[in-house]
Amino acid sequence: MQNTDTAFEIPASQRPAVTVDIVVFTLQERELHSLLIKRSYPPFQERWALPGGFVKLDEPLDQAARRELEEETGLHDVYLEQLYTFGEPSRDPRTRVISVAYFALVRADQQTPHTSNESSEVRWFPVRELPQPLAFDHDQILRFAVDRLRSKLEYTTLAFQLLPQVFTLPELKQTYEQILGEQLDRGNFYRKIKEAALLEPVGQVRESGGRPAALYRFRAERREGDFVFRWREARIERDR
Amino acid sequence: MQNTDTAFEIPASQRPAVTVDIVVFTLQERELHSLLIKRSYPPFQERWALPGGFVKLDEPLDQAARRELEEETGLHDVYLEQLYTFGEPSRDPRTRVISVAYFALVRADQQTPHTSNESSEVRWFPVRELPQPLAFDHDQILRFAVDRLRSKLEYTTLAFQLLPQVFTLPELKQTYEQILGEQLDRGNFYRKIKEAALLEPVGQVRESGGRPAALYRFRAERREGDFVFRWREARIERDR
DNA sequence: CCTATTTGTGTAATTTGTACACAATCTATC
DNA sequence: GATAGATTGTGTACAAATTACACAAATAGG
Repeated sequence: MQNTDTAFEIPASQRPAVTVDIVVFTLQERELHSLLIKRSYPPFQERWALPGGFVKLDEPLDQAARRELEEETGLHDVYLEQLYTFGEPSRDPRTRVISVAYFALVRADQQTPHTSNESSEVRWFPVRELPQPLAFDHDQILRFAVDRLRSKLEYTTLAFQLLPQVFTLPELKQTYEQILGEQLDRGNFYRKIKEAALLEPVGQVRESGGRPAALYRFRAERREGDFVFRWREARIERDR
Repeated sequence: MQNTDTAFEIPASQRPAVTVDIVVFTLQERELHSLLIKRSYPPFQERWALPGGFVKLDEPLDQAARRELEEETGLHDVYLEQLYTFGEPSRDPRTRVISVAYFALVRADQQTPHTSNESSEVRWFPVRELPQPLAFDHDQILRFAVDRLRSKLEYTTLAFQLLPQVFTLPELKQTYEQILGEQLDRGNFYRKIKEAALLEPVGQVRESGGRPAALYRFRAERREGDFVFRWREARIERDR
C-alpha cells in the first residue's frame, strides 16, 4: 500500500478512470442468454457492449454495478458477484479505463429489461450466438464470465438464481445441462439433488407431455451461502 | 460500459485513485508466511501493511503489481494472480482509493526481501500470528488471500510455487498440511501425487532422521496451466 | 385399451476414498 | 555390529461414491 503521502501528489489528471461492467445471465427458452446494449456513440459506435459505467467517487463498487445496471436496463434485485478487473491500458482508445467486471444472474420470468436514454437498444443474446466483435474487450470479459459461471455451477447453488421461484426437476437438470454443455444422467442427478436436501416440494405438478413433473421451490435457509453441494467429481484434465 | 462520450466529461479530480496491493506468501520453517512492510507516514503510521502502490497511467495492472513488489521489497519473478478488487469508499481516510489486490507465491530459498527508501521495515510474518490490526482494510485482504490459496490448493498445482526446485514427498505433504490446516494420510497422498504423474525423480535422496526421502522435481510441461489434480473430494458444507 | 412420452426409482458394477498395517532404510546408542 | 527409534515408502481390506442402465409410474392421444 501507499506508504508515503507523496503518492497523493499524483495529479488527478494522471488518475485512470474506473468503470464497472456487468455480464448479466438469464435462461430463455432453455438457453443461456446474456444482456447487451447497442452503443450510440463512438468509439465502437453501433457495436454491442456490456452494460456498465463510471464509478462515482463515494460509491462502493457493487453499488455502482447495481446502479448502472438499473439505469441502463431497468434490471434490479439481481444476484451479483465480482468477476475480475480488466486494466489493459489500450482497452479503451480514449483514455486509461480500468473496469471492474461483475456477473449477474436474473430469473427470466421476473423482469424484462428496457432501454433508457443511455442505450438505444437492449437485447438478450444466446451466449452461443453473440454478435461479434463486441465493443472494447467485452468479448474477453464475457468469455471469462461464462467460464466462471460454469465452474461455480459445480459447487454452488448459482443455478437456482436463474430459475423461477417454482420449478421442476427436469427444468433444473436442463439448466445444468445448458450451462455445463453436457448430458447428465437423470437418476443420478435427481438423487444428488435430493440428498442435498435443497428442495421443498410445492405439492403440485406441471404437465409436460408425459408423466407430470412435481414442482419444487428452494428451501429458504439454503438460499444464501456459497457452497451447498458438488454435482460431481472434478474432471481430471479438465482444462487441457 | 460507458456508451456516451459525455461520461468522459467527468473531471479528473472526480476520479478515484487506483492502487495494487500484493499478498505475498512463502513457506518458512514449514509455516505459511506473508510479507508486510511497516508504514513510516500517516495514515496508519507505524502500522504494518501490504506492499503495494499506485498504478501508473499506461501500465497494466499485473505489471504494476510486479513493479511495486520489486520496488518495495526487491522480490521479483514471483507467481502472481489477481485476487479481488476492494473499493469501499472509506477504506482510505484521505481520498477514494480502489485497490486491485493480488496474491503472489515465492520459494523461500530463492530470494530474501529487503527494505527500500519507501519502506522502513520489511518482514515475513506467520499468517497465524499477524500483527493486528493492519493498515487500511489489509486484514480483510489478507484473510481473503488465505482463503483463496487454501481453496485453490485443492485443485491446482499452486503448492509447487512455494517449494524449492527440488523437494521430497514429505515436504510436499507438509506444505499441503500447513495450508489446509489438517493432517493428510501419507499413503493416500503419495498415491494421488504419483498417479497425477506430476513429478520426476531426481535420483537422489535427502536425509531426514530416518529413512532418506527421494528427491523430485516438477515435470516442466505440468508447470503451467491451472488444473492438474484434485487432492480430494470437496467437503460438503465447507463454507458454513 | 394400447402406445408413446416423460417423470421418477432402484440397483449392480465399477471406481474412488479411507484407514491402517507393514516393509524398507537410515541414525544413534550401547 | 546388533538393536531400537524414526521416518519413508508400499500394500490392502473396507467403505463410500460414481456410473450406467433397467424398470416402474403417470399422463396424452388415438
